[in-house]
Amino acid sequence: MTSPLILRLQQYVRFSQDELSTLQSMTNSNMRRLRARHDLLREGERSTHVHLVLEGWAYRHKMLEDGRRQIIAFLLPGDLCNSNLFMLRQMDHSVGALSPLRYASVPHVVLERAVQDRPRISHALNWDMLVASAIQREWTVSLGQRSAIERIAHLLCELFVRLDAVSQVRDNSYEIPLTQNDLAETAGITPVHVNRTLQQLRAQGLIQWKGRELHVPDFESLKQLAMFDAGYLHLDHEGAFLDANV
Amino acid sequence: MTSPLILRLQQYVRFSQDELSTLQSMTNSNMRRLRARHDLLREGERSTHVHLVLEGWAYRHKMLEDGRRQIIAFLLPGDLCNSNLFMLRQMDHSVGALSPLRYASVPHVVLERAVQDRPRISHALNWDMLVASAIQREWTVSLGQRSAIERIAHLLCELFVRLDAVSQVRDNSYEIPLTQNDLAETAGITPVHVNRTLQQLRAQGLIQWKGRELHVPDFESLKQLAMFDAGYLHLDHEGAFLDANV
DNA sequence: CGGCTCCTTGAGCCCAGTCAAAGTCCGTGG
DNA sequence: CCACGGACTTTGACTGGGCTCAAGGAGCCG
Repeated sequence: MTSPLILRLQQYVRFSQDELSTLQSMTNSNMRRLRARHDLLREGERSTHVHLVLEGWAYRHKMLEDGRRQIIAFLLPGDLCNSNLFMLRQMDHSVGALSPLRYASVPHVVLERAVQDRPRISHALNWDMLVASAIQREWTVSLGQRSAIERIAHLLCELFVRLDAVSQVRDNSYEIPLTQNDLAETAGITPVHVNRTLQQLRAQGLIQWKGRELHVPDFESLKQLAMFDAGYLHLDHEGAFLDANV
Repeated sequence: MTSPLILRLQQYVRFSQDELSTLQSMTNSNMRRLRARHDLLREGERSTHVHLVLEGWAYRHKMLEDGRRQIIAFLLPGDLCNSNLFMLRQMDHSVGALSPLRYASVPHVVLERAVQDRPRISHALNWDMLVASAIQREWTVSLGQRSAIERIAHLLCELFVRLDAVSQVRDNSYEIPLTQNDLAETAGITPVHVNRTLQQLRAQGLIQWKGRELHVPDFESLKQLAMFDAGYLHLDHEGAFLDANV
């Protein structure tokens, strides 16, 4: 099975055989597991490894002094938790597992060596970081301008598209390990209101949510409600100049 | 006068004479001006140059289909508007001038050449991008968890510290080119409520705002109200391993 | 002095928060 | 196999922070 990282990066470049095997071996080495709801990195620590999510979801989160907590990002299979963050003296937020997690933990010197003299890999990782920034900006827009129902809908759309890019959507459904409390801490609303909002979405026939399975019968309508425009995910294939095989 | 970019990057590294002059000449070449409230880059365009703010403020912003608008980031003197963003096929947001703007517009090939074989510059620019990401994350926290008064206070604290890093704070005061409407589009609240919130801050003696001048008589108290912790700005000096002069 | 743009104020309303209790699901151990 | 406990979801009643609409004031520039 292809690594989800490769699946994702291939949205942007086409790798050579050498590049593919470099990435694969990085993925395969230093594999680790973490139980759900445990932290991988804590605010204040210095990160020495680059963590790559292989299976399950992770998330960035930050707590205020008085206990309020905000989820800052979701890290899906193929996402890098902290590419380059090791440059900073200490983490300004924590990273945890939302579900049982399988991930690769690559010392950053190993990553640097892999990137060395492989400009296409370097390019792809930069692209990846830019997309992560774009997602963060879109969350800013959501939290600033969208209503509760629009925020939730927008988030579910984003997850749909991102998971689809790593082949984790089947029949308009994906597995979602989030509780309503997680959604609340993501959307900046209370758990009670998340509950009522989800009921609205269900009543409008836009989602079905059973157990950990989310089904989106009519993605177009959900997109429309959320004013979701996937442009910020930059999933369009780029030019052939980054194609190793031409 | 030292370029604000150099002032900022020196929070992280100490440059050699060669590196300093490389950065200076980049700053000095391709200088441009833009009138306040005009756009430098528009959503949908492809950016070919890296823009560096020299004087005045710029800002990132994005509009939803129905006209709601969110300010995503402020770009202060020394900030790069789009380092690396040229990698993406098209801008997913716009960049405009808040005040009359003086900026350097460097073709990205020129920047790449400057970075080539100068790992310290490359490092510093990476650090810069990481800090920009950290700021974006903190805005996510603000919009998600902080109340109106906390958001405004937090923003004013952030601007204080960032401007101080480029010597633009004198006697606890800085020039702020924002209207209350700008603040509203930043904090995700209505202009009317921004007005009432500023009155609260004034009544509590935390700020004085006359014309374009903001005075903060008691920064500590403002920080406390906002639960502001400057850690995410990563302004602490890093190790000597990045010092060209040892 | 007229006409911008921006700031300020007031009154009423509504989206989302709060508090509290009950219901559901599910894993675990006796 | 069932009873228990804990985590999560759902519901109801009430509250409140921030929004809306609307009008008036202040500053600034030609």
